[in-house]
Amino acid sequence: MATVTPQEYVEEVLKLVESIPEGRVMSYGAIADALAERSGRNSARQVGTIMARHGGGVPWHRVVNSTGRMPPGHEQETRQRLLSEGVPLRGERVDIKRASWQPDF
DNA sequence: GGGGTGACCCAGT
DNA sequence: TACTGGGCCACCC
Repeated sequence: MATVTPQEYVEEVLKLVESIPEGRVMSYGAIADALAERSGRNSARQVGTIMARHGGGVPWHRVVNSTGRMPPGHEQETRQRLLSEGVPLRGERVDIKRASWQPDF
């Protein structure tokens, strides 16, 4: 089992978020799931916390929850950025079905 | 050590 | 579509 340190897990999360292509998004759960193999962890909630605390240096606006809703307090900013990147939106939320992306190993 | 909190998720109603 | 309840797990008193 991989068993990475908390710091390394943060690194992995941020790295993965950076790899999300323009015009696409990933949910917190998808990120947790994608990293589960190499990290030994799998908690969408923890990914959310990591983004809130350490997401400043990555395209965090490409990360939304599974219903396509955006983080509280950043809805406007997020919506703007996604719109200018060509991410499909349905009203005030992301069309997660069309925009979801996930890394291929 | 114990309890509250949160940029979550899913199934059920 | 909205709300509820249970599960989840690191962080902060």
